[in-house]
Amino acid sequence: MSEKIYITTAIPYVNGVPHVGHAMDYLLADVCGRYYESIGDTVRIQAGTDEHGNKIFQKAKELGLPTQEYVDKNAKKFQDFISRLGVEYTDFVRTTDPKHEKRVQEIWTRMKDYIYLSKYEGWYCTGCERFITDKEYEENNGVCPDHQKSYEKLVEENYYFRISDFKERIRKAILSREMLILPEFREKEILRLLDESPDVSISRPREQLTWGVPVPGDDTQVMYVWIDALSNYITVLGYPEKDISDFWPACAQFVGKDILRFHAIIWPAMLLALGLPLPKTLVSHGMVLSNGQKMSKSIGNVIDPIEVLDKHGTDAFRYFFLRHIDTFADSDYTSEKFEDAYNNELANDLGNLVQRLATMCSKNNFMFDDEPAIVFPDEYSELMNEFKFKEAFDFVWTKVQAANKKIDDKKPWILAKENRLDELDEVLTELVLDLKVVSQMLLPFLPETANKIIEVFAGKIEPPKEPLFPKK
RNA sequence: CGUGGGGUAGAGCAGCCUGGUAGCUCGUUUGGCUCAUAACCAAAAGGUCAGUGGUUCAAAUCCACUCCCCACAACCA
Repeated sequence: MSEKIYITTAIPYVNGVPHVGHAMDYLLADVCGRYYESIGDTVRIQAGTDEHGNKIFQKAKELGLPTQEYVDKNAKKFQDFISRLGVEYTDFVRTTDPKHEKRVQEIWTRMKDYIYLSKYEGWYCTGCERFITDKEYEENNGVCPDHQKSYEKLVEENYYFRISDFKERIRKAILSREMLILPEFREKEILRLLDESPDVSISRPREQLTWGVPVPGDDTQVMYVWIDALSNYITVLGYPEKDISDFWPACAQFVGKDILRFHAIIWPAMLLALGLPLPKTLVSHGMVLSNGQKMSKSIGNVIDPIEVLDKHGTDAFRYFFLRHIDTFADSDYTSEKFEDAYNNELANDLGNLVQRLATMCSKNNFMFDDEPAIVFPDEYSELMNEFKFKEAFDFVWTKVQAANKKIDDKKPWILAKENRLDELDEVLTELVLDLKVVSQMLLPFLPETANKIIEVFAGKIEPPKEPLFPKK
């Protein structure tokens, strides 16, 4: 019955600091992983960092740091951030790791039948040393605003990956749900994009891109992001020298909706070229908005996740982002919503429930002779299996509220006063059992809190010395 | 005519696929309780379900058109 489960997160580009948005990938993967662990599966969760490319090279130069030193520093920041979220990963991959680089080159070689050399022609700015899009060209009337120079038509050679060879196969995999795309409504979008997807350029001349993995067998070319970054999901497992069939195909790959297309088109094409199975599920989550808008430095509405974590703690952060930020759609973050959720739901509903029930048990010397077995309600399991974490979390909360209601209905304090001890014992048994189930269901979402609750109601019951969530 | 998503009580959302008394959470008002972190429970107020037309005995739900918002359009989570 026990299965081997592999879960992946997107690897962020490390030219900046960790962002609230990055947290979504990690949290969703962590919840998923902890859930499967709780039902007895063996779980591997990958995380990592994308560290090649010009932007990083330039940023390091600006800061006067050796490039490797710069990415080392930033990779560390992301690792620290993930730990602060209470997320437990088993594998961490960095694209500048020589092992990854060597594996990527081997992957390239194995894909060779589907790679060809071709010319790219476009507008180029000699000042910026980069190609610009047609749209940009039009907006700037053909003159670079930074350098006051006219754009030039330039032709360069790139290697291309022949995606067209795999389109039909990918389409079939999507339609047959062999590779399930969640949420469902994104499927249509991807199928449409699949039709239009041209072959993808996967290398750049060395003069243009120095910080990257060299193309095997061609000193003049360096790999562009796709092959290098997307491969991380399997190089981290040891592919190609190791047999990865224990954990691959992945049970779920979590990505932001903005990069779903690459994971649903280029990535499957790569896997097919390598003769590997496709991931079972691609879960694309929405973006976190700040006061109704996309976060952006120019608007100045960027939320610093570290600040929120410092102020409210890991579980409160997890609570808000897992329950009030929709798993699939964009959702708005405001500090008022966060405070409301914290005070009303964590402190009042859950924290207070634990407190009042534990106090009653303690006063009446209630405890279980034998620890009862915990069974998850079907509804919860179904939602978790469908990656509907927010809804599963909502379901848990209905149980929290039901427990509060049950206390009010049954009025255990009256039973105690009137010395109706059998009835009291029955009510407390029921309530404590309810709460034990709640704490187990809560484990993937709020591991720290869930463990505290489990501890409170194990053996001799005493209320927690410190409130679980002190009101603020 | 780019593609996709959305417009439902003050706010945030569910319901729409599989038509049949409009539901949840927060907020507001009132009442109850006292075990508890002045927490908890209950009740009430509050909606012409963006608009127009169509199909139907019946439409938030299906169809057509219109208006408005958002995201994406080769890497800015």
